[in-house]
Amino acid sequence: MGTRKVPEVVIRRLPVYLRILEELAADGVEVVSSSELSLRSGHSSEQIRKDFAHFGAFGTRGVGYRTRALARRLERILGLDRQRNAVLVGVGNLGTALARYLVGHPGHHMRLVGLFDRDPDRVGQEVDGLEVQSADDLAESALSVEARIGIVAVPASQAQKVADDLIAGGVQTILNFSPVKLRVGADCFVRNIDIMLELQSLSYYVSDREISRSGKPHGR
Amino acid sequence: MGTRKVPEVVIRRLPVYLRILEELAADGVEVVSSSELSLRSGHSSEQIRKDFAHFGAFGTRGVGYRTRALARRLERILGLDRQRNAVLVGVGNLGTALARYLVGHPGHHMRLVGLFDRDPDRVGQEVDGLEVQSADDLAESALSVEARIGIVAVPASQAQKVADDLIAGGVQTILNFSPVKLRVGADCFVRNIDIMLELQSLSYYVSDREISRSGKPHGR
DNA sequence: TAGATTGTTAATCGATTAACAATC
DNA sequence: TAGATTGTTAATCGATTAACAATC
Repeated sequence: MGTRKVPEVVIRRLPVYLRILEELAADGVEVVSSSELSLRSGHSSEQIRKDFAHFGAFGTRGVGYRTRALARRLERILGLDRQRNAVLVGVGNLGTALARYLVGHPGHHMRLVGLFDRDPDRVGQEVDGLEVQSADDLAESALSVEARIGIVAVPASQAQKVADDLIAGGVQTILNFSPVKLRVGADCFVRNIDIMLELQSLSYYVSDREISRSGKPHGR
Repeated sequence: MGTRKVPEVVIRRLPVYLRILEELAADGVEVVSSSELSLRSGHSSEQIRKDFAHFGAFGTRGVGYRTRALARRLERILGLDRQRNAVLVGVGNLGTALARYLVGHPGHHMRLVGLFDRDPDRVGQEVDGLEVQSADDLAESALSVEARIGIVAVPASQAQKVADDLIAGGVQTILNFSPVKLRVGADCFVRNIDIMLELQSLSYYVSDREISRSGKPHGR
């Protein structure tokens, strides 16, 4: 069958296109070409057409893509046509900021439905109207709110345990901000965001440093 | 000459290796093989050896790599043998969390030397001992502290202006948390972290949703 | 129709994996 | 020496880019 696995790099570009299409639609633009999308996204028009082609033919030759219709298609492909329920574990500095960000920026098809921390001092506190619950009940609570996405913002030492509990609670994908390689089964998808690693790798592109024996680094 | 450009994917893996090597060295482990590094990093041993080979021969055949020596080599390659000065612009929820995270986690060769916001109410406040400065003086201040790395945590509407000021202030690499494609010259390197896009793409890997015409999605 | 732009196939490029000679 | 593991070359794999026929 034509059921080929869509590469992750393609999936990661879809929300970029979706955002642009929603902006265009909000501005009253009804049709857009792949070259205009290229300008706005930074990806080549060929790549954009090929990305869409993974899921069928969405455009009209000689014309382009209908912004609103294509946005709806992408939403559906990404599973964002329904609200996605997410829970966040670890209400420290970063966790609190992420929670406020999610609550404060609606219209992205993501809904934060649970906030958890293991610190008794934090449990019961509110963050933008959401009460922090005890992480002791994480699995059951995640189950009860039907969360499918988990955000891990706890220290390294707790990350694996939290991931295990989230998965026990029915969570299928995890956005992991902890510097730990989570061990999960094949039915759970993990994406890591490690800010310190990002900064450290950026340091390579600073050009005032000494030249290593392989030659000077190149910027972009 | 052998001065080939090292692929970005390689550069992004180096800090992962560095972190593992530092942990091993701290635990008193003096030598490590590429297969052990593979276990801990999740990258294949062939890939690890090839990554190192971009910069020369660091190991001993039949033996492995000396943890401390290799860590120092990687530090040097990444430009982390000296402290890297970074400034952060936008002291909202996320910016404050990032600042606290950087100050609170020393030993990563990164030093936060400036905090900026355009909101007069925030200017003068302290975050973990660092005083928030006015973003009006961003370019001059970045110059004076010799910051080479800039962190952008402002709303979309201000992001481009902040990037321009940072670059005017000598910043060569930017970690951009705003949902904006920054326009920068070829001498500035930008990496984007867009949390909302990450979450939206994760939604694709949630498997309880309806099947699109290209077939059901595959987890990992 | 003529002009424009998609959808798709072919060519290219680059990264990963496999294999193995070098060598400690 | 024998066993182990690196460094490097070759093979494979996958993604991007180029080209163009299809068609609105």
